[in-house]
Amino acid sequence: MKKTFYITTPIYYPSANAHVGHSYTTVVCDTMARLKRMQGFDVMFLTGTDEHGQKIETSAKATGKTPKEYVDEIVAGFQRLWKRMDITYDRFIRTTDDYHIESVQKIFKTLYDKGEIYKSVYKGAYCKPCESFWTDSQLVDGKCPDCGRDVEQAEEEAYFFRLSSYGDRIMKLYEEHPEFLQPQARVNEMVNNFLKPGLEDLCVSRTSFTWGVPVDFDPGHVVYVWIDALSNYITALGYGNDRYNDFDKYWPADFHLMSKEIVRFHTIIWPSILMALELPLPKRVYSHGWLLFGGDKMSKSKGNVVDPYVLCDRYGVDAIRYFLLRDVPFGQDGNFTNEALIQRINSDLANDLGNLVSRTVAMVEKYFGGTLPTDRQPGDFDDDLIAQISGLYDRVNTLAEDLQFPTALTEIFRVIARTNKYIDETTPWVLAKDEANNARLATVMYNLLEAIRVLGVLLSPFLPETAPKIFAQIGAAEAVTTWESANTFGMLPQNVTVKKGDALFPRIDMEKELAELEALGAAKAAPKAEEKPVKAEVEGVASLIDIDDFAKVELRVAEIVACEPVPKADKLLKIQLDDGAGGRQVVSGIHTWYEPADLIGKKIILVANLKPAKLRGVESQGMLLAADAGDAVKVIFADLQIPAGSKVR
RNA sequence: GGCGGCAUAGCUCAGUUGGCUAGAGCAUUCGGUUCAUACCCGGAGUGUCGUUGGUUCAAAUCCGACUGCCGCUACCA
Repeated sequence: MKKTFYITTPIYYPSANAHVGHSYTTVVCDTMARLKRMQGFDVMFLTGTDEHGQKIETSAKATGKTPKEYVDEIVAGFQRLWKRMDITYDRFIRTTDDYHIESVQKIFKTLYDKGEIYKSVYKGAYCKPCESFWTDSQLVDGKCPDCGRDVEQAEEEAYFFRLSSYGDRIMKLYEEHPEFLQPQARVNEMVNNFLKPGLEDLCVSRTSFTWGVPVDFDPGHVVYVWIDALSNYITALGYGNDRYNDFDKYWPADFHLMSKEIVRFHTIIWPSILMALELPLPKRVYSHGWLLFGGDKMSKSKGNVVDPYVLCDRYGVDAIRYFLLRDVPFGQDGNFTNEALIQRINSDLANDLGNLVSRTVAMVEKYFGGTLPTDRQPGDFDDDLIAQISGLYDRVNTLAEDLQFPTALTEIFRVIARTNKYIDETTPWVLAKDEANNARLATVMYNLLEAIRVLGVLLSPFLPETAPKIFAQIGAAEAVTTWESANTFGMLPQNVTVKKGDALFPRIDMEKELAELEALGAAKAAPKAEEKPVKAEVEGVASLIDIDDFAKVELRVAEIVACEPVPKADKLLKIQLDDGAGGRQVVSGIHTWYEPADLIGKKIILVANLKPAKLRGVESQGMLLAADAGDAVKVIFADLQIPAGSKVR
């Protein structure tokens, strides 16, 4: 029986369409899955979508759709993109699938029956804005540890998972299995931020919304994200349902891959749930970095196109896959710019790899009419080339095993450069001038074709669309393109026939392309502005209100007369306002973007009838209006002519 | 604020347990070549290895302080 390999992406949250970040995670998994299949493993590659929760319920409502209709559309978009990007997932799980729901209910019940989940009623430890219950020990100075505000006396009930009893075992897991969580920096974060302070029990049900898996033995409760989403990794294999039945075959997972912000769920909560269920733990969790955009002014001014569909259409899927795998450092953040992408395509794919194939095949056709004669004559430089090619297989295997794709690709391209050099060293065009050199010339050509064959095989998981094109050009039959075949030099037939094809990766004119992208960006931005109301609705924050609702909000212009940072808080500013009615104090989380000096003397719009609240122990009597401008927050300033206290409507 | 990480050529980064004149790719520049997608090959350079003390025969590499950036966490009414 074949050895199995089970790898997963997280299940994505379809509250908005797929973007390059999703592509990155998925491409990494796909590359690993392809590699493992080539290596002879029985691979299960799972991806999917996490479709429940309040956010989606709200978004759907805003568009007048049912939550299911809403997610169906977005999920279809995800699936289209994966098809476009040659993603070879074996299974796609949706948390709204019947079998998953059934399993989640069973898991919830099992944990409840085992006493791992208990129901509790809280009187006075509920933070309404946070929609969170807190135990007495969690309260900070009697206030919500999450927001620092007063908690209410609320008679709400919820189910809790005994996460607190698993801290020691999780710690032990990290100690005994240093490979469990990578990179190492994440382990420190988990230990210092969560394990050392002590884990608290986890709220695993909600009554505040209904779009979720119902707790079947207690109407009104729905399973909150943790058990619903995380368990997808086992329900998709048939755990707790009859839809599939390969749980025993594939579990435990070999790799859970994800971006860093959800590491905690996968390395503390998930193992705890599994321990509670008495199931084996996943072997490795790997956290990759984020793809950042427009890190510097240059790239911003050139207008980056980051829509994965557009990118694939313009440059080809393999070019995008290559860039993602090559340019995002192992476990760290990577910067995405169109300039870097084009640079990478031109120098690596077009100049080095594409041109190597092109010139080699062209020479075989030109000198031998496409078919090599079988006479051979070894010469200088052959041994070194063959040695370099032969050493690659082991190195790539080793690096890829640890998901070190950028380094693996660097190694492969180093040998591509070595092969290009071999052409200069052996000067085939000189050999071709005298027929007496034919045997030598044929040998050089054969070595080149063999080098390309091995390189093509090793690149197959990374460039799935290109590798077959390479094989077609150099006349490599299927039998000599298996993964193992890359470990042997000399597998092509001696009288191999080549066939020139189109350029693998056409060179891109950087200046021209960037200009076009900018135009494209501008064209896109224009209609986007018009569509904005629609889009806001689609992203669904606001549902419609009538004028009476609006009238409930009392907005007034106020002047900022004094302002200072709140101690022990990075983002908070304490602002004294002249509101035309004796003045008041407001606390606002805008210190990241504004210094007190920027604000004093300015006039702002104040929500005057907001219930006062305490932030970091400082009283805030209202809030000032500000806009989310991308990642930044911009305060809405009012005309200085308007007297303080004027009503806004 | 707590914990952690990082600061190395114009750019992106390598630099294992401290050891010869600090490296790679890209970009720049000079030369070679012409089979090839104006490509490829070779040469050349530039760096106070964030600042500052210390340990050592010897530190980019270890320790302290400082500065800047980042992550996690808390906080953005």
